[in-house]
Amino acid sequence: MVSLEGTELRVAHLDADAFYVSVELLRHPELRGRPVVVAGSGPRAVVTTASYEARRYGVGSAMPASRARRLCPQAVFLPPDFTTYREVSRRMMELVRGHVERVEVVGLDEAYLDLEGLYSPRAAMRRLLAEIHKHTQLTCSVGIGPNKLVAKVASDAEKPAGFVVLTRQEACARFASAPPGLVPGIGPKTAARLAELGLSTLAALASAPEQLLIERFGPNLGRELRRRARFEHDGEVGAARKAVSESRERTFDHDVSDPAQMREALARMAQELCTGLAAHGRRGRTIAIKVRLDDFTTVTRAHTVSEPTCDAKLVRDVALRLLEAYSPSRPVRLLGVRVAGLAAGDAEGERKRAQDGCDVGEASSQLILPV
DNA sequence: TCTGGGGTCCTTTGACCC
DNA sequence: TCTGGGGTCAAAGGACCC
Repeated sequence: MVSLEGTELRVAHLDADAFYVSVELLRHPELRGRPVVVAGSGPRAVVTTASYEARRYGVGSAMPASRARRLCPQAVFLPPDFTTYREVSRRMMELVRGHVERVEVVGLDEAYLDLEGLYSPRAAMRRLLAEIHKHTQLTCSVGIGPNKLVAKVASDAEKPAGFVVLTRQEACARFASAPPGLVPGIGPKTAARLAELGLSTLAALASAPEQLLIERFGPNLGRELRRRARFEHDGEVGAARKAVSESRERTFDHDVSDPAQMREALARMAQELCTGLAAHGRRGRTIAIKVRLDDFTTVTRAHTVSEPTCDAKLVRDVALRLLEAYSPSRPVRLLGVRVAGLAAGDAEGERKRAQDGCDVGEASSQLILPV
């Protein structure tokens, strides 16, 4: 008889509950129990995180802050403070690494943990949660399963403070009637296309003819969608990977039509971006701009130079030339600049990255799909 | 209701070369 | 000389995630 724990409980997904709000509550304990929303302050700000009290009023992430105020006028609105969130996150991940050797950090508030070799994964995770709470007062939700996909969906299933352990078969059964968008990698667009095929549950997607999916989504995505619906996934908990691009972008409070104002904003962002790149010893060859018009259409223009660079003057000049060549025909709501194709293997950059621990988490699977 | 910022990766298209 | 296939690279757009 094969041990169930050995074969089925290989991965945990740990997810801090309402992370940014929870960090704010550490500083503002008097706000506990009240609706709290972390959001920017401009007219076009969106909600970063809402406390569970605020969510009862319909406030949610990525919602315009103006709408959140209408839905819940009594909520306390706080500006985001990423410096502090990063610090708390770092402490939390340190505790995690004290319990589990292989940890794949994804963003500030979540991580995949490789449970292989742990004597009792459930008990180990309970201990970890207790320790995180003791040292940071944060609560987390945990999902445990045979792969990252099951673990991720399980951790989402009973938030906050959830603790859900599922085999792959149990996950299929439990979420059979859930919409396909429940699994990561299936967003609103793909869900809508699936609905057009009459596939509006995970069970339906899991048993859909592969040929139908391939015809509609192509061979890669078509097969992958069906595998996801079956909670099949072989991505390893894993190896950190190098960032391949870095960017700065800004949405204007009001749409801009004045070319001089656009040039000034772009030049400032190019300078900022290059200061950051230089500080970490990173350079890239492809310089790109992003322009979002007032009707929300988004255009990118890119130019690749012969040598990797983080030279502010060069990046600025290329960005300005790209903007001039495109010459937006409508008012502009967002401008951005990006340096991509960041050189891998330049020794100085590697050293600094290692010191800073600033590698991004591994995205792990093929396609766009996370997990 | 009116949609942030910072990322990753896939697909398609076209240019270029052999 | 013309044509086509196939590979590679760059650009652009788009979907998705935290």
